[in-house]
Amino acid sequence: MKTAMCGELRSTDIGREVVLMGWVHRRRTHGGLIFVDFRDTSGIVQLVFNPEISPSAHQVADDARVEYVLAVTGKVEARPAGTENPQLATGDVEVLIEDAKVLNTAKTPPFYINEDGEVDEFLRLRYRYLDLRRERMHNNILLRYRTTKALCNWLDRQGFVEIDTPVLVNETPGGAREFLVPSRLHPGEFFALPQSPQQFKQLLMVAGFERYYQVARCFRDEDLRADRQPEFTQLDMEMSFVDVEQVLQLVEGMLIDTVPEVCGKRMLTIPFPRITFEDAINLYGSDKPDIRFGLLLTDISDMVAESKFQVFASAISEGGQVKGIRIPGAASYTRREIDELGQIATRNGAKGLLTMALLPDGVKSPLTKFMDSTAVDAIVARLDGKEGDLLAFVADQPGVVADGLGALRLEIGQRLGLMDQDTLAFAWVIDAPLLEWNAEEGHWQAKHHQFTAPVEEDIPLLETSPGAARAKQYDIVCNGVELGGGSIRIHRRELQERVFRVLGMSDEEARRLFGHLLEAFEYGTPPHGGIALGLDRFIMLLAGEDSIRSVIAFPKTQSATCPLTGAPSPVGDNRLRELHVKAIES
RNA sequence: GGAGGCGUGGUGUAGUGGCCUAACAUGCAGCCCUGUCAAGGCUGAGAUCGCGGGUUCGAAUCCCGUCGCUUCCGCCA
Repeated sequence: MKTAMCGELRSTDIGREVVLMGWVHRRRTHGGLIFVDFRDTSGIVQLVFNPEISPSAHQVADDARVEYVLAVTGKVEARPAGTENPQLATGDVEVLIEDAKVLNTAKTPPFYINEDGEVDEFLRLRYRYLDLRRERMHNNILLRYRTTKALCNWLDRQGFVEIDTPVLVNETPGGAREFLVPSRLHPGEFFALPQSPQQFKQLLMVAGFERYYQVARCFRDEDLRADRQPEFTQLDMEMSFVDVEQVLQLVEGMLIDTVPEVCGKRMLTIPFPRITFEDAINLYGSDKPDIRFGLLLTDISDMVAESKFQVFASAISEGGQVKGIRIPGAASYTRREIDELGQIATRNGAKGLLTMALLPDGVKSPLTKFMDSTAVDAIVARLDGKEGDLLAFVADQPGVVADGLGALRLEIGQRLGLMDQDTLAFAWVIDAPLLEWNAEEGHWQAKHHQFTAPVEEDIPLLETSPGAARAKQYDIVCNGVELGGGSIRIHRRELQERVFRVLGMSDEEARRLFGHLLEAFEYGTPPHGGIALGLDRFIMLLAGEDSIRSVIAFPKTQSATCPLTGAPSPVGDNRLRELHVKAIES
């Protein structure tokens, strides 16, 4: 029987006779003495095989190779003075082996398990069970467990109850494409996998549970990104008898209490700053601002509206704006480097990037031909430009300016090393509009989702000026990542029906799709609201990773496949017939 | 749907028209080695350069196509 964990042995264990079971992490032979770094899920300890102590155990160690599984018996001893290894948690001790047995041999792994180097991601996923043995991945998965558990414990202490909701649900229009599951018992009918447990958690509030949470698996059949997988995990929460303020306070308290419990990163600002949606777009060019650094976007529209520089003047006369950003130390950039910056702006929609280089002998810019030096100096002053800086401007419609300069700002932050990996910059983004105009389909659509309550005084705007109505909605962002979002929900049938109508939904359609919810609202539904946190993204930030794949045990590739199991795969005609489904060529 | 990056011994990289009979590190195999910890020393094996076509006297290198991984745009209430 295994009597100790490798990574937990300390000098207080000296003298103990232990049985260890684990993997050969590394092996160093000295002809006589053999050292083995021995690993289990807890960590690594050094084993010493001395042929004078046990020739048979020494023989086992001599034959063993990396990743062999061994069972060893030996005595924990202090390392001889001067041979301690401070890089190892167990570095003060070693285990002198008296008996050893091979539990299993191992082929040479396809990549290093005892090193942290880059390996082709396909290969890692093909052999994910080996990838997960590697220290970094192993620790990420353990961190994920500890974090999830800490969050659940915290919620439990606050009176939250975890309740499962179904995975086979009804199709919900609006929002992400859903995975469909054919029904054998109902020919031609399909279940959908949930994008989120939204309706069920509201129904749990109707059911009177008051404080619900769930570690909920969610599914979206959309294209993948570094922070988007087709199946992902949300920490989903909902509360009755709350308004915006209580939800923010509670979630903020949960994060402030939990982060120090599971990782050593510091939180930049406590309490978390609250940024209006409008300010986020105006100042950061993003609805998920990275507030670890400044370099805010600065509006100069008023200074150039009358200028002879047509690009600026006409952008403004067409209802647009001109904004700039300061790039410290970039005045000396080469033409090519400046072009690179321009490409970042154009890739995100801008038509171009106009620059002003603040050189020792003056301002170098195409703009100087169109504006006198007083006007130019005023612009430099507004952007707080200093000698050596490069100022970059985009002129266009507000959304385009925000996207272009927002992307540029992140690139600059990256290049200048302003994104401190050890800082978590949480912030709330509040007061987002309830609705946005869908130009393609010609109707208003919910910016968050159709169950979000409008701010009370804006309710009259629903019919008169829908775009101006603000939502009781909030997003939490961290280091430029959208961590989660939620809202106070509509809990009265009349208001919900009004919102459906503004969204262009007929009463019949609303009843067909959401009749059960509307009906539920008639049976004493309490005011309620909640939030869903992207657990994968949260743990990614805690772990300092830049992809959620690094904190998911078995993720999909970017083309949504699993190289380990081969999923997805074609199924036989018999199976399809049983499900009343026919595959068609596309 | 679109744009970019990558694909060379097991792994990570170098090589970008002839100097390549493909280099380096590491891993692997064998031998030596009793205090190492990315141990060290010596010897050796290991790659038709993702795949298919083309250009060329000659292609890892250029062109076209294709597959895979990845980043981003669209998409993701």
